[in-house]
Amino acid sequence: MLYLKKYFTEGLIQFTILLSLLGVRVDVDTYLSNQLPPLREIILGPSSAYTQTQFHNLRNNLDGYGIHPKSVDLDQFFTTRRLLNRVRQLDRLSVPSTELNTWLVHRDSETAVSTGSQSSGAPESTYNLNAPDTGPGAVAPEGNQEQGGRDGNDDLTKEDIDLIDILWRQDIDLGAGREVFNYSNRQKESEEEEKPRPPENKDGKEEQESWRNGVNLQGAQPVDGETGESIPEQLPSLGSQTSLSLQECLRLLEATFPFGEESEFPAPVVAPETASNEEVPSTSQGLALAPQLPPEEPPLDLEQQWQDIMAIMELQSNAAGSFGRSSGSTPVNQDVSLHQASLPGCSQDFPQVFNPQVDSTSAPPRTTTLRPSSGNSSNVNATFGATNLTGIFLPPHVNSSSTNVTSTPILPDPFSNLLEESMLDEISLLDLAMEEGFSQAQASQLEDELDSDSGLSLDSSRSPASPSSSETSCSSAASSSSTSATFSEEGAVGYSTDSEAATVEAEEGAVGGYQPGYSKLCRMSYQDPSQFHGLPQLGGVGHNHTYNLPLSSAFAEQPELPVSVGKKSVRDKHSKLQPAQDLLDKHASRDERRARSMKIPFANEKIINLPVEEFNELLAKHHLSEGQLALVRDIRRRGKNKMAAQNCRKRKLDTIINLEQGVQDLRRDKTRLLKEKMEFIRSIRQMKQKMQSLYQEVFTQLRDEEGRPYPPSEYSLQYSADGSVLIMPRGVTTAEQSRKPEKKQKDKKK
DNA sequence: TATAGGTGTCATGGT
DNA sequence: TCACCATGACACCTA
Repeated sequence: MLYLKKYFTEGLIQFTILLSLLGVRVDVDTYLSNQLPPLREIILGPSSAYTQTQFHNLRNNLDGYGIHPKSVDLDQFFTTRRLLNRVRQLDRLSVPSTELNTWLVHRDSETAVSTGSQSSGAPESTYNLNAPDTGPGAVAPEGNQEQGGRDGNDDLTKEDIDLIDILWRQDIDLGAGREVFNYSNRQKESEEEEKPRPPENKDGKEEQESWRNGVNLQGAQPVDGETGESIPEQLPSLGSQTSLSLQECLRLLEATFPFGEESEFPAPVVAPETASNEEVPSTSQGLALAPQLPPEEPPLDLEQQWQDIMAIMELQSNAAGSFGRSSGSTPVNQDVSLHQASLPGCSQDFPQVFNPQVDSTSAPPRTTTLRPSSGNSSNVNATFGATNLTGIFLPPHVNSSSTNVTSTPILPDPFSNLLEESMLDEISLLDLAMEEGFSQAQASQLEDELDSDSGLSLDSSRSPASPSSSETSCSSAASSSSTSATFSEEGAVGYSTDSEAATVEAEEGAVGGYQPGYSKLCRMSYQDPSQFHGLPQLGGVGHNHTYNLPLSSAFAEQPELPVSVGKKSVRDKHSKLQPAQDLLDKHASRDERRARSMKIPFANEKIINLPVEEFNELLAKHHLSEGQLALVRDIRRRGKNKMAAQNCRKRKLDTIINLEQGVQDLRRDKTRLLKEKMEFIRSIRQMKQKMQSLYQEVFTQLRDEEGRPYPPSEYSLQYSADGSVLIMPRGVTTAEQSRKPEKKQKDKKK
């Protein structure tokens, strides 16, 4: 299991490196924000939906060997090989390229161990974990580092440095400090290494010593070579970066809106249960009394958190274009997202933003009279088309002072309705969490609540990229040694009644040494071990991912076996080649074994992949028995169907991924639209404030014929259809406004 | 031991 | 009619 784990880890590292080279950006934010596209691309991305297969195909297709001509990976092969070569050329190691990868992994783990347990003091032992892999001629990690560093100094281009930086980020993601692979550190070390190296006999010890010193240096002096910052502070550098972003957000926010105005803004986004449980004041009232909000300190902290969120929203709105004309989906500010996630108790205290204390300060005591009525989704046109201005423009104390229920309407406040909609119907905390940044756990929790009914949530932890099952499929199949077993014991029987079955049994008996217990289809691991010398850490892993790969490429290299080979010679050869044959048997597919048992004189790859005409010619060229012909046709049928099934499953996954992407996009659009809605509400509120002040100003200047001011409790201004403003007694406003608006008309100008 | 995911295979239908 | 492909369903294996 240790080996398997090791291989798995290395495989993941290499896979991540390859992904980064393929252009899939690996970002800490995306790790933390599981819903964002980069991570999904890493895990299930379009180019890596079958990352497991892709990864192993990389190994199997290093030389372009074995790629099925119809494989969907064929177009990626050249790119993959080129990129892989770039990885190899990065440090221009004399060791095989994958040695570099192994080194990276071991450096990573060792550094983690060394830095994590400085006092334990067993660096040699931990370091020597790598020794068996290096081999006698291999360069020690420091040597690798030396070469990498030196070459990095001399030949690395900016592009290469960027690639290295990507690798660093991934290492950081994997838990290793960036300083482990710090370029400047490597430069320093390479400079040190450029000094004459000690003799070889001391080399190992000195290397270990210097290596240990290097590690200890990093541990004892947690200071980054570039910035001088302590390393533990550097690791969460993203946080500092996002903190800066937040400050910028706040600065922008303060420049955009007055502080007091923002403090009242949370109301629209209150959670439904909060809205229902607490006395959420009418927005109009809250607006009217917003400047009266006492600067109490505890609410300000909470408000500050809210303002942080709002600042982010503002920033995003600004980034997406000015209000009202944002197009497309608003890009996600991932930096802010991460930082917001680090806000202490932000989301937990979220409801407290709207706690009664704040509400009581911002809401007038007569909140009940103007509580938004439900169910009426008035629009903006209705708002400004209202002829009765009192419900909109009269200050609350004026409105509420009237005892006339008919003329002093407890009209449904359209703004309040809008806000109520924002509060109650569509606003999703998850959306805000995903885009505005709550903690990952909180976001996940919220997401689970929403995903529970979506049915589209993918468990990415069980992504196809997981090679776990494959790595053991071979090794776990090495126990059975029964020689009398038939194919029916090998799992899926399939065409166990096919013509070849009985023959195969006999043939297997003739061949001898066949171990049907080794039925796991691990053929890919032993196609050509020489291909894997450059990937030592992969060569020993028995993977069984044969998507888009020929079934019997292992035997494609075999010369077409002469039909005339006698059983005796076969036995002789087999007795001599027993270990190799066992390996082949062990990792050959059933059809391959059947074909060999039945002396099929050509490879299964040909059988499966040849065009039908050539296939028929092949059959005609070789005079096969009926059993052989049936077997060949079955092999062809099964092989094609197998590839078809693989493609089908891949398409299924791609479809699911695309659907998930669509859901993500829709969620983002939804969040963007909600933001726009809130912006509209904000704008309307501002206009409402202005109109309110204008109303008061006009009303206080009104005088009757005797020069007395109109009592606001008895009169109100009415807005007629022709644009004129009327002053009407409150008792008749409602009854009169619709039929005789010109009555008692007194045109007033502002 | 139960379970979920991966994989191969078969059956069936469409092209 | 044949070859090929796509896909649902099933069985098996493994973690």
